[in-house]
Amino acid sequence: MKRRITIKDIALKLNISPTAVSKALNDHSDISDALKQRVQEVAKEMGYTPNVIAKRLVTNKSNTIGCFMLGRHDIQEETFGFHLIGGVLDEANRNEYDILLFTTTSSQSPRPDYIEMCLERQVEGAIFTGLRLDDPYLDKIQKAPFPIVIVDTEIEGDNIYCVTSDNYGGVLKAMQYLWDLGHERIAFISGHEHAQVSQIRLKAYQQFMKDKGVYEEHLVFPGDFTRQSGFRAALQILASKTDPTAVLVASDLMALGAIQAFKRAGLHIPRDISVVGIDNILACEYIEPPLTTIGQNPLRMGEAAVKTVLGALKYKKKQRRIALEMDLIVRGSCGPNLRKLGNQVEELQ
Amino acid sequence: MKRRITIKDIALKLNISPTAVSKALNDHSDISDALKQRVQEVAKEMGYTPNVIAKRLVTNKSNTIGCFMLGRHDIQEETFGFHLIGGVLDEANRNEYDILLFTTTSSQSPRPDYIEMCLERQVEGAIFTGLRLDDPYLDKIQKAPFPIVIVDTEIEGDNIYCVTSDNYGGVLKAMQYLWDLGHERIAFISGHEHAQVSQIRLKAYQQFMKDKGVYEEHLVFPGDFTRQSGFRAALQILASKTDPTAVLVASDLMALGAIQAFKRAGLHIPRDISVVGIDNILACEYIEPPLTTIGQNPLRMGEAAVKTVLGALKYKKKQRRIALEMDLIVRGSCGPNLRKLGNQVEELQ
DNA sequence: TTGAAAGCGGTACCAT
DNA sequence: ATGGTACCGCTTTCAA
Repeated sequence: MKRRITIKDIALKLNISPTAVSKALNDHSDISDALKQRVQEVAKEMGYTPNVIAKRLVTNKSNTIGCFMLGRHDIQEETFGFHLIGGVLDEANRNEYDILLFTTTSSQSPRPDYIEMCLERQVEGAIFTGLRLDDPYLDKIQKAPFPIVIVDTEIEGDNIYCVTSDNYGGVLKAMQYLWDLGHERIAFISGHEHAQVSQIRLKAYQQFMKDKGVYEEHLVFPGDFTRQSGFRAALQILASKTDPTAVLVASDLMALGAIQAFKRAGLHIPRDISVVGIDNILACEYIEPPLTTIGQNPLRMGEAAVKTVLGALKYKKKQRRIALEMDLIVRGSCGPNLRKLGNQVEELQ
Repeated sequence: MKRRITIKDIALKLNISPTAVSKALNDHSDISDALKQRVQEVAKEMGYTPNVIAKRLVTNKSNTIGCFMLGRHDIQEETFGFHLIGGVLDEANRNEYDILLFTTTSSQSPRPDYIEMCLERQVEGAIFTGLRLDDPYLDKIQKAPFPIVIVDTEIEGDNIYCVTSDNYGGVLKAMQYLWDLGHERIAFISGHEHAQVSQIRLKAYQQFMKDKGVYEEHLVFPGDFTRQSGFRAALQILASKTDPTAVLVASDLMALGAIQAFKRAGLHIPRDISVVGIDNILACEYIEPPLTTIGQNPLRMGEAAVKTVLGALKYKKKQRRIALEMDLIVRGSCGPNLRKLGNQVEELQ
């Protein structure tokens, strides 16, 4: 077992002080170029590797961002939780920051205290995805002494920032699209109430329907973001006598489940019912018919999250909220409201 | 800006030594229960949080595993790269290990030296996914002074381990399945040559075909794991006069592209051609027809990777290779070889 | 059972 | 331009 080479070893070999070595290695201005050269050479020669742990201790700077993926893995993975991490990594590594990644497994008990974990590791900032409004540590997060970006959730707090998509605007786009296709009885399958985006998406839907004067409370059906819940909600729609001509579903995964249910019931999409989802996951392109959806850009959200943390750290910037635009991605799951067209034809006759 | 509470602050308040506090906090046997109690109380009272960086420096143990996701994000994300990370996180966090996650962005230059990064951060072990056989740091990885698990790639090295799926066996299962359906002219769309799994899958295919005495070199078509390459390969199959009745595709993503191409050419699946993929990604269930595939279990692979690292660390265990079984997941993309059936009917008449 | 002192591998301040 | 020294927060002998 051979010991690691340290700055001292180099100093000894060159008969200079560790201080000089440190400065030379860090390219300080008060060291002669000649010495810098020699130090760098010898360092390479001896196979020196800096010990960032020691550096972090003395400089009191960890260069690390903690990243927490909360909630069910299967949903995160199948939607965009992990794409977001990709963006986080890119942006962090570009800025020479390390990403310490955590999840909460249900098997862990007691539930780990996120903030405590961050504090212990001296992380400079943190990013949360999948945070629920009923999380037991919510208040502790709000009071954290370092900047925290929460994806898709906006809460109060001096160091709290939010990176999200413009869900309200996105839903409005989709609703307008359906409306222009002649749909008026539009149902909504919502996500679980503990996610803030659920509330925002629902609100946007409701506002649109009310503005058009066609809102009916029982056109809203509950889901929880799982595929199964989408399936069940579709069944409920069929069982109810609400008879919508279109459905806006609060996530693609649920929309996938809903489409399955509709098909199994013998409905044709989009002839009998139009469906639009939210997220733009890969499977959208492959289901039959391809799913029209309101697309998010998880990669850019991840980058924005890191930028926000670093911005707060460096410039004390205080843009509390970044909402990325959502694009309506039109595929094959929506069609004109045939019933209405039928009526119009009748009226004409 | 208030300073962090340290062990010294607690010691001062209680009029005892920092040593005693440290021992009390770490539940050493040579401290009285009474003192332990008081220390813990005061620590909580003062809002003390241990500094793991300091601890790591002095104990010379980082409790950290480095995890590298190499290669193109879009492929990793859409297949199972990130599901694997889920397993890694679960198992690592369960064992109180931190996961430091890295990717290689093409925008980074010079290309970061993985091993160097690990050494600097004192990681105890590392896990690689998406490593290519032509990676410039391959030899450096092989000589690393800490245990490294490479997913899906087996290379030489004292500290090198491999966690993978039994690709050979999996491909054989699928081939036998196709064979039993009466297929003899089975084409193969391969992944790029720089991935070891590509070679293994191809070899299994070739072996099976040779054993049956029906191997033909031009039934193998090149791909690179992207959807587009699957699309192109399918086009090549159609353009060639090889006229296979079934295709085994080296990844679901490519299979998705191939199916698109076949459909666009007017072929019906599985009537005109049977298709089977590898991976079992979500989209398999939604494409029409649902894709029969050889399923991997990325979550368990991730867990196995961490277990292997920890095993090597703790017990000097030396199981160099773990290959998880692959299951054939039968869906709707394969059918009997109708041409052969046709011939048999003719023969009977 | 408790504590003093040394030191992990660096950096920073202040002399020289 | 270079170096001595203290110290970051904690653990670990070893002595009391």
